[in-house]
Parts: sequence; structure tokens; C-alpha cells
Amino acid sequence: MVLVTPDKTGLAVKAKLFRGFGDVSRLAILDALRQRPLTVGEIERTTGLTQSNVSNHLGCLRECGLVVGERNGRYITYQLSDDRVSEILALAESLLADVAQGIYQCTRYNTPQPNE
Amino acid sequence: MVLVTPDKTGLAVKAKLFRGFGDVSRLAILDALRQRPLTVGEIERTTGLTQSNVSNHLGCLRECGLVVGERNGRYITYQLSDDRVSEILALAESLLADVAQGIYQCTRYNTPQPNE
DNA sequence: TTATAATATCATTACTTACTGATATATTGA
DNA sequence: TCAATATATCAGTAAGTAATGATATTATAA
Repeated sequence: MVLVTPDKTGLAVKAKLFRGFGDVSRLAILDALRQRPLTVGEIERTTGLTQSNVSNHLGCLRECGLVVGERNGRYITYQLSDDRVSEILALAESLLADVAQGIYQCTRYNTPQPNE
Repeated sequence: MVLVTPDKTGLAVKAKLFRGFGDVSRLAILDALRQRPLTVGEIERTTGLTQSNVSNHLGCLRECGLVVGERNGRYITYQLSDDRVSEILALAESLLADVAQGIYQCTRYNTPQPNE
């Protein structure tokens, strides 16, 4: 039996938002964009991810509203959509530095380490 | 080819933290604890989740440092470990209200809706 | 000390999802 | 118009994970 009565839809959307951040590759992209706007190619080189992988993740982040892209000729430059995206990343780092250190050892779930 | 060169470990841990928030059931638990500390049984009733499911998720949240539990007799009362846990939830809500509305329609991944 | 209540643990299974590789689309310059 | 570059799309697959049900642990009261 599973219910999650209060505001089920709201919770689902919130969980989905956090999942946007909850992937090493997407986080690498967001982290890169914290410095400055980047083209897809620059993101590829900065993160080391493949073209299709970056593009897939950008599609996800774009649809979800976390990043916005602007076309310049054949390049598309992406940037974070809002300062709060940076803020939430900074808050997470702050949490990790203090209370959430147990995450290192937490074996309940594994952040899948991408192939080398 | 997948690399994610800069600070690979740090990214993995950060992603893991966000995954802590990125599940409807865990989010329901955290949301419930925003109001006040609750025993496991109270969390079960508030969220409608089963005993073992709540306990599993609490184990996860506890190991990761997002909640802390204190035993009183045979009851264990859990509460959020830090104000920043609330803050990150509030920031996410703020983001959802504005920029991240596209998440509703985003089909890249589905937050699995728990069984009724 | 026994029965009961509260909570935790753990293996199984069904479902989810990230990566890859191939292909499609868009833009520019020759 | 054609070739080349930049980016997007999509199906298949391998791997991860949440829910369940059974069982274990801890504490209290009778």
C-alpha cells in the first residue's frame, strides 16, 4: 500500500525537479554553465561527454526549464535559466560540507559512475 | 565516451544528495518533517506509505544525513537534520513556481508514480 | 519471561533510465 | 546546390532502484 496523500501531484513534480539535478552528467553540465554560457560543443569538451549524450541531457534540462538555449548561426549557446539554479547548487554544496557527509558511504543507492 | 573530468567524485556525491530528494516517497517524508518532528508511525500515517517502505527510506535519509532520529522508548522520532534541508525544498518550490514549469510535461524521464 | 508494539533489515522483482550508435535536421560557405 | 559543421532525435540495451513481504531487532507492559 502506497498513498502519499498530501498533494501527490506537487510532490511528483518536485521530485522530478530534483532528478534533473540528480545525475552526474546533468550536474556536470549545470556546473559548467555556472561559470558562463557555453555552446554545446564547449559543453562536450568541458565535460568529456559525447555529443548525443550532452544533447539528450540538454534536451531534458531545457524542457524542464533549468537551462535556456539561444541559437547563433549554427551554434546554440546554453545558459542557466535563473539564478536560483545556481543557488540550489550552492546550497547543496553547503549541505554536503556539513550535515550530509554520510552520503559518501551511503550504499542504499549508487550514483552510477559513467563509463571511463 | 564519458568522462566528466572536473571533480568527478564531488559531482557524484552531489548527484547522490539530489537523488535523496528526487523520489516521491522520500520527498513526502521530508515534507512531513518540515512541520514538526514525527515518529515512524506518524510518518506512515501521514504519507500513507507502508512500514517497511518508510523505514527503508528513513534509513536512506538518515545515512545520508538529511534526517536524524532519536529513540524514546520504543518510538523513534525523526526530524530534519538542518535548516538548509528545508531551505532547499523551499528553493525548489520557488523554482517550480517560476522557471521550471516545463517539468510537468517533460517526458524525458518519469517520476514513477507509486502504486495506489 | 512472554506477548505485543514499534521499527529495521534484506532479498526479490518489476520498472525506470542513462548511454550508445545511427540517423535526422539546421546552418553556413563555397 | 553541395559539402561540411553543429546540434537534435530516437530505439535498443544494460544497469540501477523502489516497493513488497517476510523476518529480525528493540523496548515495554503484564
